[in-house]
Amino acid sequence: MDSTWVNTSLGLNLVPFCSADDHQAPATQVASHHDVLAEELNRVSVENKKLTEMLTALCENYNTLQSQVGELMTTQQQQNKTSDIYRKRKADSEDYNNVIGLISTGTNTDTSSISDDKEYSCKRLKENTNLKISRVYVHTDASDTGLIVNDGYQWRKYGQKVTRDNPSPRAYYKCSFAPSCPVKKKVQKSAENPCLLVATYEGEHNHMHPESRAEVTLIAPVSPNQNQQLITSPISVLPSVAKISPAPTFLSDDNRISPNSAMCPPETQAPTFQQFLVQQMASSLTKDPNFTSALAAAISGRISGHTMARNGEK
DNA sequence: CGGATTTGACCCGCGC
DNA sequence: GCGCGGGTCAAATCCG
Repeated sequence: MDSTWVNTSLGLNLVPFCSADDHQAPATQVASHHDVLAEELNRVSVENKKLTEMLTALCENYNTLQSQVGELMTTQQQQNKTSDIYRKRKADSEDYNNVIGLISTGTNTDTSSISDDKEYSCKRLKENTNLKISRVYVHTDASDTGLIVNDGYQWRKYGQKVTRDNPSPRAYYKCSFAPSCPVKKKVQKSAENPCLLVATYEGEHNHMHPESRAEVTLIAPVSPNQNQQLITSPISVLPSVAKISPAPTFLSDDNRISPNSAMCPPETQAPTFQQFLVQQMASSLTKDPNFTSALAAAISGRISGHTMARNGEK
């Protein structure tokens, strides 16, 4: 590979302004040098146009997702208005909203995907603010009644309850290393999407992962004083998962596919899946207000850097 | 036979 | 104080 070419992940080939010939160009070739500069300027303009188009596409994807989030939120609010069940536990709902604010991402306020966890006990958070809560969404077959999320750890089921706002029962698991390991797990199908299994983890494992094969990045609060924190929880995507759900997809709380979902079995790496993954990543990038400015700064810095270098040569 | 799962009973906190 | 609902316990049952 030619070291003078910079092949970016965006498919851009940024050709340095200074070619090897430039360094040896005599001062008498000012006219041809001017042509080269014009050519470089032209190419930079094309690159700039290309970048602008890419950014536009990214923003469009972002806006599409944002509108979908808005629709889901509107639906959720209507459901809450027509149901007075939640009013019975006003305090719980307020606490719940606080927790959702902690768990969900700063820009995504979608709570529809986790509304089935409204009864989530926030008292525990008050009692133990160091308790780490993380949540994993796993695609499963809607007809599959099993509440099994194979994350590589060994769990012992100690209870199952039917909750009031979800026809699907909730299963309670303790880590098989208990009582030395305090981690608990709750698994329940999403009320809105029966194809989605919601696994809520409480606490941290204090032992080695039995099968440390892969890691899934989760978004979870560490304490109520922190908005959110990226933590990595070892999630082993085992063949048994593929048996349970043909196309398991680990999602973070805002339903975005986790960065490490590339660890999923090969059958999930279909072109449509990859396309969706790219769209999600693009959406995540555009959510960062510093992204576009950083990108522009990087480009302008590169241009100015080369310009200064060239000026320095003269 | 031992470990895992099931399931009804019980506990506890909260709202009325 | 009572009822509701989530969470947990523990005896019964299942299964390899």
